[in-house]
Amino acid sequence: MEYGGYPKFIPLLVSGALKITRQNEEGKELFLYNLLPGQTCAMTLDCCFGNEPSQIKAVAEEDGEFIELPKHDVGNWMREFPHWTEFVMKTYNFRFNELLQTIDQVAFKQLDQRLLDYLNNLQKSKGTNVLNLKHEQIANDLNSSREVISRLLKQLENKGVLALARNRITLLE
Amino acid sequence: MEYGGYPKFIPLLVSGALKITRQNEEGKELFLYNLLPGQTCAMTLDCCFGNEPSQIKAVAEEDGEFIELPKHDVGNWMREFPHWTEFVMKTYNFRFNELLQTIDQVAFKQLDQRLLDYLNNLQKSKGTNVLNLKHEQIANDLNSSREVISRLLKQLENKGVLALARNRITLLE
DNA sequence: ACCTTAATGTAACTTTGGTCACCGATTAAG
DNA sequence: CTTAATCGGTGACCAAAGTTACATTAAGGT
Repeated sequence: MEYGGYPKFIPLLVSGALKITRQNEEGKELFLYNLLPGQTCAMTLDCCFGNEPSQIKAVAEEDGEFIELPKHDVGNWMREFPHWTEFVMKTYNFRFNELLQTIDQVAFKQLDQRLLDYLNNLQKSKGTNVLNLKHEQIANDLNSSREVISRLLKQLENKGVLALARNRITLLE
Repeated sequence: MEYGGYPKFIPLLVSGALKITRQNEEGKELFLYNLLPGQTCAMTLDCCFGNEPSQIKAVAEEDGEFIELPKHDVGNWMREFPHWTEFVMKTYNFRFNELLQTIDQVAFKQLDQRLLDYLNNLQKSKGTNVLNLKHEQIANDLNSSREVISRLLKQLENKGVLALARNRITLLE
């Protein structure tokens, strides 16, 4: 699932997970957040209300299902159902804070710290210390390059923070 | 006006302008956006709905007036007045996009380009080519250092993009 | 087991931006 | 007019991260 244009509906995730990334004109990427079951995409809501295209990318990393909420109903429901309004506000609220955290990361933190935070977040959300991912993938998510990530990972391994293997990073401590 | 804790009300700006910046634990700053008359602060709304403290700073650069909207009414109004809900959504929508742009800036652009964009934005919002500001101030807003900004400004002057004077930057063409 | 390919390691070098140190120039205050 | 404070300029140096260019290694297919 990729968006570059105007979404016609609003997805409400039932199962699975969507990975939301920001993309700039030259195709560079930055990981923003994961969309989990029960959540909807603030960015898509955003597009609907503002009627603008969006430059974000949504990729399903696992199989999953979602409900298509017809775009034009969403506004009407807000008039009729306070609970729906509340849900929409909560969604905005949640993602807004997440964006602020992302800004903190890229504006104030150095890459080694961002890398660590990235891995710790994954650990938390996947619920395991063993992460199956490639350096290239991380580099993409953090808008860096593979070599740099390899370098930093190796440093972290030397410090005893994690263990490296092909396609696998194991967090220690 | 500084926030570090829990705002008790939501400000609706009548006149003047507020400068909204993000701050991290060590006191480093990053300019986010200006709040103009007729607008309200998504961040404060955010705090209210989420009931969380916020790490943003709001500074009035000129004299101005605002209306204090009692925090707990804001939720009720959404049930009663569709137009109020719409306004709140528009506010979120607008700031959400602005945050995404900020992310683009810090994540993908180099400092010289960010500096130029910063100056161009100021030019647009103030409606004049002659900007009265200090290098130190810019450095703060972009989370950089005075020397670096001076260096880049000098480069831009040599390229003929702008003219420098004490407390004044004039954008050319 | 062998070969191919994808993934990772790594050294050398460049660029960008941050820091330090100090200077000169302009402004404001006494 | 003198002095102090503020602001900006600049060179030298450093560190973080990006780039280039290969080398090495593990996994999977045949």
